[in-house]
Amino acid sequence: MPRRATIIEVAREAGASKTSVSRYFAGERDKLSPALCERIAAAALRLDYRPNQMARGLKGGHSRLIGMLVADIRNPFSVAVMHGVERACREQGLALLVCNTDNDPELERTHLALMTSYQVEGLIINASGSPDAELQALTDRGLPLVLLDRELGAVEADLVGLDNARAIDLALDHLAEQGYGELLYLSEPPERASPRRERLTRFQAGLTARRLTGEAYTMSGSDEELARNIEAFLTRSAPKGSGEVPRALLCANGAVTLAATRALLRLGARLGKTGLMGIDELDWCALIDPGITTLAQPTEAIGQQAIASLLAKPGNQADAKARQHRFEPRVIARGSTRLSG
Amino acid sequence: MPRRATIIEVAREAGASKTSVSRYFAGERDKLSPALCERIAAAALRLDYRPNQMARGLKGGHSRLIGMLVADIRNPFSVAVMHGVERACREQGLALLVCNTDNDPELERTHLALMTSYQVEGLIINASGSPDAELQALTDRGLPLVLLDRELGAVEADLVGLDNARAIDLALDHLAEQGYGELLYLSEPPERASPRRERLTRFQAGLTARRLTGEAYTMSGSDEELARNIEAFLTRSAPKGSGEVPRALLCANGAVTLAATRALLRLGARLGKTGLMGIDELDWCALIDPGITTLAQPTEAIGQQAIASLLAKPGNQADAKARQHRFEPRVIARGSTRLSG
DNA sequence: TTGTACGCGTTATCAC
DNA sequence: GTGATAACGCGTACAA
Repeated sequence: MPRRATIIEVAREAGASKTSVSRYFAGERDKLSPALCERIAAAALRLDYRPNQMARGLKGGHSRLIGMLVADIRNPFSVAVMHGVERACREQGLALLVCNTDNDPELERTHLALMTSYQVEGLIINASGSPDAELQALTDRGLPLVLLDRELGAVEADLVGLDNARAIDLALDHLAEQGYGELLYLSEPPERASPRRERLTRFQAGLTARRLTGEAYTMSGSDEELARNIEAFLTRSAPKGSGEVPRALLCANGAVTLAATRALLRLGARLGKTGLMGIDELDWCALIDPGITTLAQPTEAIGQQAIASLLAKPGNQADAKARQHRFEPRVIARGSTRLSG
Repeated sequence: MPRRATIIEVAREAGASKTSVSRYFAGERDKLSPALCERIAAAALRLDYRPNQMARGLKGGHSRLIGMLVADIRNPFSVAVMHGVERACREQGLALLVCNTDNDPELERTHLALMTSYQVEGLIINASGSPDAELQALTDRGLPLVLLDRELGAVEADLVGLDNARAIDLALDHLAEQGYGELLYLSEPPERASPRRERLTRFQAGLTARRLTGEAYTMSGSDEELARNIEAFLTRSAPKGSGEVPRALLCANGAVTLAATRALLRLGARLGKTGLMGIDELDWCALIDPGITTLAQPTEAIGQQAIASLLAKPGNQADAKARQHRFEPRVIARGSTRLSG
């Protein structure tokens, strides 16, 4: 059973020293004579040598590993961002250690410990719980950290994500333009995830600014309960004697859009007559009959920015101020917000 | 900037030797006196010590790392399997290094090299190209290997995936039962992915066995072209003077189902009257009007089996025969294969 | 430009 | 039971 060749064997095969081989693979070939380079290259090829990253990491702390902690790997948004992160890593010669917490704070702690035990050089966190203390300890130790999508109060770290206020503004403007005057905002429980809070807050502020009426409903129970609440919203009589005003639903993210669509279809609502708009673009949004209007996040850009932020960190200098990188979404207008249909 | 404590510091703090501390964390506590255990535990806690996996991996080759190479991370099926893999890893105290090849054989080679440089203890491969030589070299070196979903001719390794023949049989039986007699099988180019070939072959064999008529179309071009072909299939006159027979589409995987649904809706077809069935269950299949009938793969089980197979490999003994673990799908019948609708 | 010697944090081996 | 010591494969002063 042939073992993998080590740097020593390559050195012997090439008639050179460890040091030279090491330099060769560390990208310092310009400091070697062309002849030596050639010999080393040939030897390495013959022996199929690859530097052992474990040993490399042990020495200088250069593991070339980036850790990414995702709250829900089955969320297409997370995967899309991960795709961007991966591409950026590849361009930098970094490897990506991915852990999924399934929104379990306990698991999150476990995985955090796991990743640090592999001496990751940077950490991208899409938090499920509030591991503030653990994370702060890591940044204090000089580990570059980037928060993805979800903010964490007590941690000084860059944040990369959506411009939630702008997103809600775009949504409200679009809905108002299309003639919807009474809105129902649907969200998952906003307690633990900062974007949910930001979006909800902005929604409520945005209503009054635009003289719209509306309310928010937090999904917690069953599909049935959601459907009941939507039905109540759609069927109750218009307020204050004003004439009948078109009503629309605004969904805080992809999961909510799915649930809301299911509910609307079950209620027999006609999309468009009943407005429907969601944050996060999904495969199937164009398929549901007149098409569902969405706000698409630039997931690839978000992913790449996460790595860029990580790399921009002055390594050990923790003096750099935490920055925010907020990306603007794009409105994809479809039939579900077209009254004339 | 506080560094992470090392085993030496813990040993000193606990008044013990490196060896004992190492044993403590290697799970050999039963070979230590309770008193020593206690002292080590206390010292480790005080210093917030965590074993350095890099150093561990260097010594014994025990990186506790599993590599997973995915052809397309944005395919929900892959993510679902990955979820199962991850869970299994966690239960075994393993970490998962995930790489996405975006179906690029070049990238696949790169990532393969990357993973081995991290001394992964096992590899799960959902192949994009045919890195047979590289993989065989790895198994020869004693690295446990599992092929996921896609077979690779020249490599002796376990395969975990769908029972494709059974899946097609189930689909054909279901369609025939529901009264569809003329079928169009839609697939992506079958050249490089073994499941596509297996499914296609079985489809053609299954037709004659059931006295159904049908044909296969390989998607390669645009949506428009697909729509044209589907339209041609749906509108041409019945063969051999037999009366009009209900027609149905069978989609080889989730991506195809999406494209086919788009095409059908554009053509204004009524689902059910025109049958539609797809392999792979997706979020939105229940949403499209009468519901789209699917074959759901047991993704979680597949993922867990992949790790189980990896761990079952006798490590260095390459004598173990390559086994196949074929899972049976489940029919989720919906309106798209109900003629009466 | 090239080679020598040491250390990174851990585990395995062998004494006690 | 416990402890000293030698690897593991590599990077890097430092010397030549």
